[in-house]
Order: sequence, then structure tokens, then C-alpha cells
Amino acid sequence: MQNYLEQLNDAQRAPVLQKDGAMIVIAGAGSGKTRVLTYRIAYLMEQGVDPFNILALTFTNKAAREMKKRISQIVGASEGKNLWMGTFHSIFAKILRFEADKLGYPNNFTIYDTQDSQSVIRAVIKEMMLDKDVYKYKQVYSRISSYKNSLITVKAYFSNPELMEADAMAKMPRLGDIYKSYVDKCFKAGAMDFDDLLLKTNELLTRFPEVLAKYQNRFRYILVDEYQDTNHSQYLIVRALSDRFQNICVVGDDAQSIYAFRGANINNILNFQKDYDDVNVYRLEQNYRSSKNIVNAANSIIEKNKTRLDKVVWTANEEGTKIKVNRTMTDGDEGRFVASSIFETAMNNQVGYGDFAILYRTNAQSRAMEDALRKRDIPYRIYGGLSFYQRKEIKDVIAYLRLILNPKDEEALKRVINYPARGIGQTTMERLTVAANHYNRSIFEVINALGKIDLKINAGTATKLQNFTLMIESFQVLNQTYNAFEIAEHVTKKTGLVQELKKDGTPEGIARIENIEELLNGMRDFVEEQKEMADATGSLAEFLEDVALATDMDNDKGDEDRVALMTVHLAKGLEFPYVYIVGMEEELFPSGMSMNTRSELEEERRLFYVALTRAEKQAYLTYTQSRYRWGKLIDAEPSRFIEEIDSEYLEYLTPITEHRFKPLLDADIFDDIDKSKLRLRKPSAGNPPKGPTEEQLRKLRRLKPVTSDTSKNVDLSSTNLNVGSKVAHVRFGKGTITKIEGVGADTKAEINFENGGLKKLLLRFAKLEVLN
DNA sequence: GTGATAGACGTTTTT
DNA sequence: CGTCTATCAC
Repeated sequence: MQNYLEQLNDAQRAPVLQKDGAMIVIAGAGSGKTRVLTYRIAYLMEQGVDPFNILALTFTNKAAREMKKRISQIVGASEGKNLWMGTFHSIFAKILRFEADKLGYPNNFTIYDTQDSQSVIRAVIKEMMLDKDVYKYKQVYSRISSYKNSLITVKAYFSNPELMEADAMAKMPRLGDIYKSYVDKCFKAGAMDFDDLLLKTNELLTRFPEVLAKYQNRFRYILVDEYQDTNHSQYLIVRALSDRFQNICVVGDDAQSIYAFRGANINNILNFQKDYDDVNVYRLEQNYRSSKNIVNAANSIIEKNKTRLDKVVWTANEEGTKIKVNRTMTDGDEGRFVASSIFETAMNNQVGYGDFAILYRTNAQSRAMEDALRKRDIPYRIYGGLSFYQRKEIKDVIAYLRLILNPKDEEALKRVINYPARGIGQTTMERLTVAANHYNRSIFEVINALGKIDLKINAGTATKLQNFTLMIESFQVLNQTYNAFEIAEHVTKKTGLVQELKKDGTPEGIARIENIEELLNGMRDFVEEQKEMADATGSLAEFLEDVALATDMDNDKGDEDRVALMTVHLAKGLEFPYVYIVGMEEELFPSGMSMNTRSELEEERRLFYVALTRAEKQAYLTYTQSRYRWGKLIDAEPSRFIEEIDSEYLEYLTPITEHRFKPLLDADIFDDIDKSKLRLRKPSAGNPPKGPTEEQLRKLRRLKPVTSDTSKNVDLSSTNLNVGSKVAHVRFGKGTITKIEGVGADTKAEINFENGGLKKLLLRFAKLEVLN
């Protein structure tokens, strides 16, 4: 493996061979920057640098794992193991656990995810009796988050009149108070949010010079990947740690800076040369990934941006085919177009489905793609979106596990103290919260001291509460001896979580049980993997840390031959022979939220640049003329980004469109339904039952039925039925059409529902979704 | 204290 | 379309 240096071109080799000092590598898309980072670390180790003294900060933990593996192949596994490599968040979470006591935190602190944080903020807003329509919790959260990322603590906030005024102008004069209360609550719960992991690291390094010295001394060589996406907080950490030895290597591409919304500051990379003495600048400009057509097209896009570093990306690869642009009528058609195109390309070129990616701006767009792929039996995997660990049933299990390690974790406690139902209601919780605030103790502690304080909680409820804490405490005892998997298995049984779902009996309930089983299987694997490692045991603490900071990429086994579906953001750093960028429409890509300022639009353009440069051989851009948004059909226009590409690199396909029937509203009952069993509701005075207007009715009568084919699968899961003057809300679920006749508003269908036998329906304005 | 439900409301992007 | 919330009956 000594000849690895020969695998590099001259431009790549230079930064690898510079052992000491500060350097920046400006790496164009597809120019082999991962290779440079990997070989640079290997080279450092060959030059006698102890891996213990190297810190490499990457964008995902998966990237870190892969690089570590590669390095181990070069220098040997035993050496590779000692490298500190990972995301900012995971590396500094580890350090914070060591040093937590200095900051007054327990070392078993919980890491709150976005949902937890937002839920705390919601509680604060409610507690302060503020108008929730003025103080929108998501907005408040993102403001607080950006303060934290700029190192504006509560104290700093209150000593900065400008900030306070800005919030007052935004009609949120109490924002500082919310911020303070939020921070206090997290602290009391022994919890840090994502931003705290960076903020508290900064606090640690500035308040404790001896700690700073320790880590400066330890991390003599620091490498940072995707430097263009670091925020101020991360920037300061890197500066502080590298200050003593100044052996710092940052790699990035200003053209791919796409995380400003999360505080990333493009100036960090633009100004790097001013931050250190004697900075060597390296440029990687040869693209090894994409065809000439794609590289040139991407260049013609990014040229439209004003703010950028000097760099010309070129490639010696072949010309390739032109970028294909396709228009459809609806998002459903768009999905079908992409699915058939993938199918045909895979057949004609004898390539696997793993060679394809579908990229979109928002997660919501995945559904249309999914439906189309499923119908064609094309295997796919969706990244991001509602990830596995965010599903309700999984979060429930995790909440119990979190409580075992940190019973002060209020979010976890609130989530499960009455799930499965134990007769602990809102009133009880309110009383406990008041007492907890009053005594400055956690709810868990208050319950354990119920005998000593009078809370107007009756004996029965008190027993229920104490049974709960006793149960958690019994888990804690087990946690001394058992591993993460064993604990979790015990917990799912003892808490009655699974029984609760079994009782439910619906298909969803069964799916949830399967998810829990999958979680347990995953935990078993995790424990096995951890046992292999030198510094891990497979404990619950290790597992929870992993879950809290895992990115969606990290769970990828990578060995499956499936089409990848993900947002453009998630696709950064990846490459695929065939890439479909869908939803190329104004207001969507560029996002309607980011069209207000030049810098926002430039970030959208960089995002598009990232999307396009993922493609190796062929890129498709698709857009539709109308698309469903919030369940409503809206008109769409093609994205300006399509026109911004030099037209010589584009090929416009003839759009393949067919007119499609629009789903209708409401349904009326035919026979075969026992009306007496329906729970009917009088339409309230303020809200008369919504029927179609005369005009809508005329339109509807002209329409064709949803489908004329029988044996189609349909979804009628949530429907309002009109029964005389009353309305019933009914869930039928999915089924198969066995017979269909009539048109428009008077369509009659017989549907064999999966969970309820044959139903004859008169489908008036039925929202009948055809599944295949 | 529980459970059902009608209605309001919302969307970029992620560690 | 989904999720959250206020409200109601039991």
C-alpha cells in the first residue's frame, strides 16, 4: 500500500505531503477531496504522528467510518483505531461527557433532539401564557438556535439592546425570557440540545484554560472536511483547538455551501487565509466524476453567483450525453416518468438500480416518486424524512431508555409516564410540575418524595406514580449488569408497550410492533459491533449517544441495489451514474421561502449546483405543470435554474402527458352500510357541512370516474359521509375495486375492503385514491 | 381521567 | 394531506 501517493495527481499530492502548518484545500465537486483527506491522514501517521494526536471532523459519521476503514487498510487496523474522527457533534459530545462536571452537567446528560427542544419551548410559551399564534414555537426555536450558534447566550442577549429590539420589532418582546426559561429547563433536566454540544464546548474551552491546553496539546493535527458548512460556533472551536500548533487543514468548496439556514457562514472559508499565518492554498480543479456535459452545465450555473472563490472545474472525462429536461402535467405523472425512465435505462444499459438517485428539494416530494416506483416494482430506499428513530413507537421505547440513564430527562418522562395509560393525567402532571418548580427538583424526585409533601394528590394516584418510578429504578439496577439490547428487551416487555399495540390490533399497530422488533434487532447488532471495539462495551449509554447523533446516512448498509431517494442536502458528497432532479419549479426549487434576497437565491443556486454535480453519466431535470401541495392542486412554472443552464448542454424531451382525473371530496352512503352504527354528528352552526357548490357539481358530472378498471387498489381511509343532514367520519381503509359504473358525481363502486368485506358505495365526490 | 373528533394550521433544507 | 389542539361526552 506504500504506492498510494501514486494514486494522486499533482494537485492532490501537494496538500498530502505538507505535513505541518495551516492549509486550505479548495476542492471542486468530484475532485477527489475525500481521497486527499484520507491519504493525508495516512501520510501523517507514516511520518510518525501518533493517531492519538489527530482530530478529523467530517460531515457524517458514515464518512468518518469509511475513511477510518480506508486508512486502516494503509497503516494497519491497530493504528487506525485510535484516530478521533467524526462529526463535530459526536466528537464534542464525547469530550463534554468527560468534562461535564466542570459545567455543572451530569456526565450522563441527555441529548435533546429538535422535537424535544421544540416541545420544551411549547411548554414554556404555554407556561408564560403567551399567545401561541404570535410566539410560534418553531420560529422561537430557530431564533434561539441561531443565537446559540452565534454564541449569544442568554446573558449576552440581555446585554445587547439591538437584539432585543429586533425581537420586539418581530412582535416577540418576550423572546429573551423564553430563551432563559428554555435554557433553565434544559439545564435542570440534565439535557443539552444540538446547539449546546457546540456552545458548551466553546464555554468549556474559554472558561477553563487548562482544559483548552489539554486538548490543544492532544489534537496537534486537525482536519476539517466541508469547511464551507461550519457555523460560527464550530469555527471558534476549530480556531481555539488549532491555535497552539497551527497544524490545520481545512477542505471545502465555497460553491457547495448549502447550510446557511443552520448558521453556516460562508465567510469562514472565504476568509480562512486571514485567520492563520502562512496559509498554503491548494486548488483541486479536475473533476473525475462527471462527463464534460455535466461539468460544463454546472459551471454555467454557478457562474451566475456573485460571491465565490476563484476556481475553474474541468474534466478530462468524455463528452457524455446532454442533460434531459422533461415536463409533465402533474406530480403523479412526474413520478411515472422517472420510474419508467429508470426502468428502461436499467434494462437497456444492464445496470443495477443502485446506480440511480432521485433528488428533490423537500422531503414531501418523495411520496409521488415512491408511489410510482412501487407500482413498477423498482426497489428503492428513502433517506431522511421521518427517520426510523423519529417514529412514535420508537421514540416511546427510547424515552424509557433515556429515563433509565437520566431520570431528570423531563421530555422523556412526560412522553411515557402515562403511556401505556396508567391513570396519570393532565391535572396530576400540572401539580407535579408546579411542585418541581417550587422545590427546584425534577418531577422524578418529587414523585419519590410524595410522602413528605402535600400536593392534593390522592392515595391511588400517588401509588400509580410511585409504581412508575419504582419500575424505572428497577431498570436502572438491571442497567448495571446488562447490555443495551437486553435492557431494551426487558423494558418493552415490562412497560406493556407491546401489549398496548397488540391490543390495538390494527394494521398500523402491527407495523409498529414490527418496528419495535426491528429496533431490538438493530440494538442486538449494535451491541455485537461495540463489543468488537476496544473502547466500547455495548452499553445503553453508548447506544443512546449513537441514536441521538446518528445521521440518516449512517444507517445505510450500502450493499443494496436500490434507487436512492433523498433531498439535495442529503446528497452532498455522494455520486451516482444516473441522477433525476425532480420538482424543478419556481417556488419549489428555488424554494419560495428563499427567493427574497440575493444571498438566499445564491444559496439555492449552489444547492442546484450540488444536485447536478452528483451525476456521473446522465442527469435529468423534471418539472410538472401542477402539483399537490397541502392536498390541493396548484399550478407550477418551470424553474429559472433550467434556463440558467447554457442551452447547448440541454436536450428538451417531448413531454409525455395524459389528462388525469382529479380526486374528489366527500362521499355519500349507498346501501350495505349499517347507518345506525355510524356515530353521527350534527353540523355545528358555525360550520355547515361542506357540500359542493352548484358550479362544482356541474363540473363533477362531466368528469370520468376515478378509474374504469376493476381490480384496482384504492384508499378511502379517511372520509366524511353525508347521511341526510348529518355527517359521519368513517375510516374504511384500503381495498380493491370489484365493480364500477356511472360517471362523475354518481359513480357507483363495489369495493372489497381489506378489513371489512364488500361495500357498495355511491361515490359522490369521493376522495378515492387509486393506488395502482 | 379518557377518548373521540372537528377544525385550524402548516413546509424548505439537518446535526 | 398530516399533526396538533380545544372541546365535549362519558
